[in-house]
Amino acid sequence: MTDTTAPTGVTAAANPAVSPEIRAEPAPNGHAYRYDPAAVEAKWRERWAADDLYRVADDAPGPKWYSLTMYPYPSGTLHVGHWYAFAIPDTYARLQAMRGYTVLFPMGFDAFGLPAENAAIRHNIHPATWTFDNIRAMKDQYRQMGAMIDWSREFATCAPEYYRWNQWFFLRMLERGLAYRAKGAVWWCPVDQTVLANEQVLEGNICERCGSVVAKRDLEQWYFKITDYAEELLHDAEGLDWPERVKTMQRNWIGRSEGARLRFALETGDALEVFTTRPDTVWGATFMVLAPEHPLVETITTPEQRGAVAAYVEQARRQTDIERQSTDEARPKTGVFTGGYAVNPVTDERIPVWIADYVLMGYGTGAIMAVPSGDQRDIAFARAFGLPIRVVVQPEGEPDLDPETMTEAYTGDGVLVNSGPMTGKRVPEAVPEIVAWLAATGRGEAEVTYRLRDWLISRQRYWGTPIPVVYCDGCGMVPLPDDRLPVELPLDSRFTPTGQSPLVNDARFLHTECPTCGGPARRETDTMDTFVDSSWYWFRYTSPHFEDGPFDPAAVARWCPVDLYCGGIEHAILHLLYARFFTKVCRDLGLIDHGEPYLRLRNQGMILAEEGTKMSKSRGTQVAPDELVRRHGADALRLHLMYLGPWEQGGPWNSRGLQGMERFLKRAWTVVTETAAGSNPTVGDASEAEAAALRRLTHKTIARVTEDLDEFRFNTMVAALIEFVNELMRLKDGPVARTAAWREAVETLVLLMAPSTPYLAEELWERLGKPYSVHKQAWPSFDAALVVEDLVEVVVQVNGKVRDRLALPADLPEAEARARVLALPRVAELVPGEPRKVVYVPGRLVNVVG
RNA sequence: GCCGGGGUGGCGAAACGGCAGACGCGCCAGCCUUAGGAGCUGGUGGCCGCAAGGUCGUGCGGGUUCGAGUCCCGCCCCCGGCACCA
Repeated sequence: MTDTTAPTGVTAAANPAVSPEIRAEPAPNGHAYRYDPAAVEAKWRERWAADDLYRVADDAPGPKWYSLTMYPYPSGTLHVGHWYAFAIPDTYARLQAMRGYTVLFPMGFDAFGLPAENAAIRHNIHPATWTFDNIRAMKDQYRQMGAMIDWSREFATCAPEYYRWNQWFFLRMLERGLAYRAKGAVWWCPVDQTVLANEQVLEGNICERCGSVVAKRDLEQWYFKITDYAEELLHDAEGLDWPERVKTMQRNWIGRSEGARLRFALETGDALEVFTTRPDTVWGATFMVLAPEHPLVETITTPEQRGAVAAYVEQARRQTDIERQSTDEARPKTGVFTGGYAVNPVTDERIPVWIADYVLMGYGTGAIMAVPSGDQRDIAFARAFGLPIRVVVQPEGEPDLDPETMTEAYTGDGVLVNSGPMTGKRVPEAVPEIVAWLAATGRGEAEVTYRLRDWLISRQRYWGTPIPVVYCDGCGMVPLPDDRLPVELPLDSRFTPTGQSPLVNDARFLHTECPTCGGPARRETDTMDTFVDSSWYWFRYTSPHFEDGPFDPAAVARWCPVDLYCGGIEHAILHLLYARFFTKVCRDLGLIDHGEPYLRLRNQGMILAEEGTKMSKSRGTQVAPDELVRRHGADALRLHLMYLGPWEQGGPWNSRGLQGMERFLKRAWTVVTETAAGSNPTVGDASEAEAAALRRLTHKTIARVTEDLDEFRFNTMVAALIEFVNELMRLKDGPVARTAAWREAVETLVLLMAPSTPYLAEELWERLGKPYSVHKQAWPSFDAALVVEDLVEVVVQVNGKVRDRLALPADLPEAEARARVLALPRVAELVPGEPRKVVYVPGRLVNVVG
């Protein structure tokens, strides 16, 4: 691991009540000293590092709070989007720390992946060099942010000390039958000699890299059997405090579907199994459709149809999934008759078997019974190819469906017709009866199917975790024993622009011995999907240097599950589902005792470029934080990002607003430093009423800031702070500035600012003569009695329109309020007689209806 | 097509069914200054009015209510996600 954390000690900053470098610059307007963010931030950055202020011990007292933010890919430099994702959760983590939690707020790097390899090819630099250089640069940038990261827990996933545990997990999965090898159709580029991801295949099946035409190939790939956990993943999501839309996306992705598996006999003698959610419509099944890749296509196709079928299969293979699954109405149904027939198990009719690309091999059994009258896709297909249509469900209270003329399938409830013994029954009762009957006669059984597929984890790439198996001529595929881990990536592999993984040509990597027989063996050259890395990384932060397993179970028991997970919505499905899957596997391995990794999830929106488009490195629309920090300070930038709008919403960057935040910080500086200097001139004595009003404002502000932070409303939290400071500005030269209430107000202000502007708050806290560090202080609590006003300005409406205002005690009884309002000249003028009605909302308004 | 989230000043945005536009940006005026891309004070939705005040105003059309940006019904538009899943 590359930890370059702590700069050397700062001796001069022992207790600089007023540090000389800041004092040297008196403001020209006569105010004490000008706020100089660069000096303040440099001073405290060094001090915090020297004191290791953010180091979290496993045995620290107090309840734990694990605040996790999705770790970044080390792409080279940070942009303001990284700040948005990290500095704002940092504010919340700081709040929790001040509330007395022991907060774990770690940071690492998602360091495997394709960009490093591409950089290697383009710039002739090794992926490891490129990655670690980037990490070093990005860590410096993260330090500027002032985040309370415990850097002692940092790691990069591309380090063997980390990825060896990916391999360890892989072996455990293999032992439990959760990892397996299978053939799968994947895009293959014949020129680059590699598999391509779906996103790398351009329109027209063109390889993104070399421009050649690519096709699907059946290749042996490694999979993790996430489908074993489909039901549990679906079920356990309900109890999580996650955004509803993320849960919905996961639910849809898992796609649970209840129905039945039915067996149809083929004339070849094989049985053809189908899955259907409507077993009640089986009397209406007039043909069958297989996916072009279905294994029975080969045997069922008659010699006369062989040519047409082969051509169709080849054409289907060339299409991208997007094209093939498009629901575009304009796209006509295509398909070919195989020449073969099946027998409908309830009608004993001979029905034709077709192949068509609207049936997908990856779902259900890859074959369907087609019921044109009850399924829109089937009726479109039947109409296109002149296949028979039979109505088996009649809607109730509507004219009968006519199989000759209908063009829309009827999918609703109704009464079964033309359905043998089931005729006359209603759909809801018929379904379970039919399933029971089919099961009793051996023709099918109830089944639940999921849309979720197993997770394809192999990649033909270099910069990833090597899959720890070897192939031996005698023993076949042999997993490596644990004590041979890690299988390290050779760092001297040669990169050539062929796109082929250097591992394939690395003789020293490739040739090894079989752990079972000692004979010659060949290593697996596939590496793992980088989502494997991120499927358990939060466990590693709890014990980053643990050597006897992926993590120390005791440390995980102390810190996990994660209390708050923050990150982009783009990971709503894959990463979050894989992480949940790994957690359940860890539980089943006995490593942990919980089954869900992240109790609470919050997603930030995306920061767009100023023009409202996505920030792009290539178009130069990325906004770099460095220059902004130099000019305005990290605190102002943090605040500005919070102030942009609701955090979940994101939005376009706006460089001008940053000045407003800087102005606010300067005013806060003025208010506090002038208090510290005791320079507030007084004009007469403060009345008790003034002091009480100030106390009320202080406590109201505590309430607002606390509540807003808890609700992740950072924008309105900042607004509350600004309003507070603006009011203090108005009061600071008056008599109330010499009262205890003032002192309370100013100290509270600094505490309330500590989570969002950690540098400035630390400096001001010191200038108030308070003990280091502000970040170790308790979060202020408010006096509920002070938050409610006793005298309230009540709105006086006449017929719903505001006509006057009146100061009334908040708890004034209705009769009195009514009398006071009706006595108002303005009201008497508008409602001369007795009002029809008076609505009184204590403490808010009185509405006189005339 | 289906499922979410939105539509409020010049801009970013606030608003337990109860003063629409808090707060910030920008803009205008004034003060301070040799100067300001510094600071301070005040103003800033449209229309009418010297003013007091009036009047209109939260995508469009209805409805509920003493009262609707907020609730209900029907549309329009924008942004995400899913997309022949049997």
